Amino acid sequence: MNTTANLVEQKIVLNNSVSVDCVIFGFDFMQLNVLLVDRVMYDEKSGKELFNDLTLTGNHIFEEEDLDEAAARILFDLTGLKNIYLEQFYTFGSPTRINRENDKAWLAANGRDPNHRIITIGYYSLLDTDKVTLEWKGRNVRWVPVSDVTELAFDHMEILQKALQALRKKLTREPIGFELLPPKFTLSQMQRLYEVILGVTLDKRNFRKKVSRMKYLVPLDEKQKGVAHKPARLYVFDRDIYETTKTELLDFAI
Amino acid sequence: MNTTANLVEQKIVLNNSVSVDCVIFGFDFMQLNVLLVDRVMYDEKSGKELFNDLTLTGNHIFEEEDLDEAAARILFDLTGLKNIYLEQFYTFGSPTRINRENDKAWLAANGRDPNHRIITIGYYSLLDTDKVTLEWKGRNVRWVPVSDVTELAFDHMEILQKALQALRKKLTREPIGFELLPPKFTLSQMQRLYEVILGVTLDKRNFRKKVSRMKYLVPLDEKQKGVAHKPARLYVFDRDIYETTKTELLDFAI
DNA sequence: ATGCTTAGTGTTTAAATTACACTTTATTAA
DNA sequence: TTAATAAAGTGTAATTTAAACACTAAGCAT
Repeated sequence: MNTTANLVEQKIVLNNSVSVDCVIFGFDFMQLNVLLVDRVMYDEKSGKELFNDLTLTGNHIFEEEDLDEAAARILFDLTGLKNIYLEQFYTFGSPTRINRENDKAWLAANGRDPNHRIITIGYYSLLDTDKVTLEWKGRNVRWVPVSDVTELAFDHMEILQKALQALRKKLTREPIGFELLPPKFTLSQMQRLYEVILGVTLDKRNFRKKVSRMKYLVPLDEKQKGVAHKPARLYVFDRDIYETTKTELLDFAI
Repeated sequence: MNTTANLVEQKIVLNNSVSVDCVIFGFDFMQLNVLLVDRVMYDEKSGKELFNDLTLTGNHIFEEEDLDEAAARILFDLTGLKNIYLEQFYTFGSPTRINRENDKAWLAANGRDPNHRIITIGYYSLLDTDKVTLEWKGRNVRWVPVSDVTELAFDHMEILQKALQALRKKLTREPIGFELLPPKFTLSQMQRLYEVILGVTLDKRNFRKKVSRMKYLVPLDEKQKGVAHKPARLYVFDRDIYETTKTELLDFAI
């Protein structure tokens, strides 16, 4: 009737530690950045700095809270912003997620069992870098260009990479790039955004030809100001037009 | 320094019930099917059947188990199959996920607190319907055409729909359809698969022209047997060729 | 007035997509 | 054996999209 799958004795875990982590992406017309938090640990006696790592930001979930709400709250706590684009992209739950000494020490120092597995639901959020007032809550928070991030605490490097992968995939299929731009932007800024995130170079004329077919990209009778060169025309992303003409999605895949 | 996000007192939950649910898709050359389990509940005294619903299949996670491993175990327990295509697609965690009477009664009868939120990590798996020996473990398990499923226990209908959505998206970008076909298949079977899952009709000649560009789709010197008409040529999906020529992905979006 | 810097524009060629209908081949039934 | 059946398999023309490529225009700084 039954050949058993797992002959090894295994304990079923009925309750797990669960958290929501946010990968907060911002674009500043030059680079794609990610918002990182300093995790500093000091020696109890000497007060000397033991290590200083960077982490993504995450938190546990409130009792009455949906996962999306938890992610939005974490984002708000860190940036003071609401109604920001958020997308759940992956859930991480390897039992060996936390295996580095710094991470274990930090958890222990914060009253948590470093050997207890934490399951983390990953969200990424997109916003214009300028929107964030840093030093919110006195936390040491900063924008780091994604291409400069080489090491993060816990398995956050893996989470960041997976987020980036999900973002790239989505960006080639849906018009979410506008979430990273201010309400009014130029086509060159938009092109730069695609180039930076997808890691490609695009031909200016072909790019403009392509986006000129997107009806939801509306040109304004308004130009860029304060630039030391020919000012560019400004555009807005019209969500209503997009919602009603969704069929004609455009593909930015190269 | 800080305007508080949540003025309402909320309790942070440090430990959540977590499970992994599998949406098991199978294709039988005609329809896309999903493997469902009967959830029958009897009255304790009279023994009369109180309700008989269908559910997806899920389970808790072992202590030393990665999420993917838990999904694979659940799939194995239900089907007796290993090394099956599995894809994590979404995590569900609304605090009001369980709100129907049947669901609460069933949880209570199984020694679980019906008011305790369960966070569920959703996976979908793809396999050839014929691979499954039903009645494995004596469970009442059956294939149901996806288009016939209108109601499921818990929020499993929502989970199924999200899985289907994820499958469609992936199918238009990556050659995962082969996971639903036997090793040798005909082009008509393959076309039917795309038509059924994506809900479109495709032109036979154009379809063949398109797939003839996929080098990883290898024609055999072998024909279909036991059909009452001209037998079709058989093809195989060559994973090695695919892995080495990944760049030229083809798009089945209409 | 000149130089600097980015904005903005068109054409040609190649490739992909779409629409569309008849012949072939094995099996089955007469 | 012959005819009916049922799906397999094949090509072309018209349209659309993609790719490659270089100069002029506009505003600011000096």
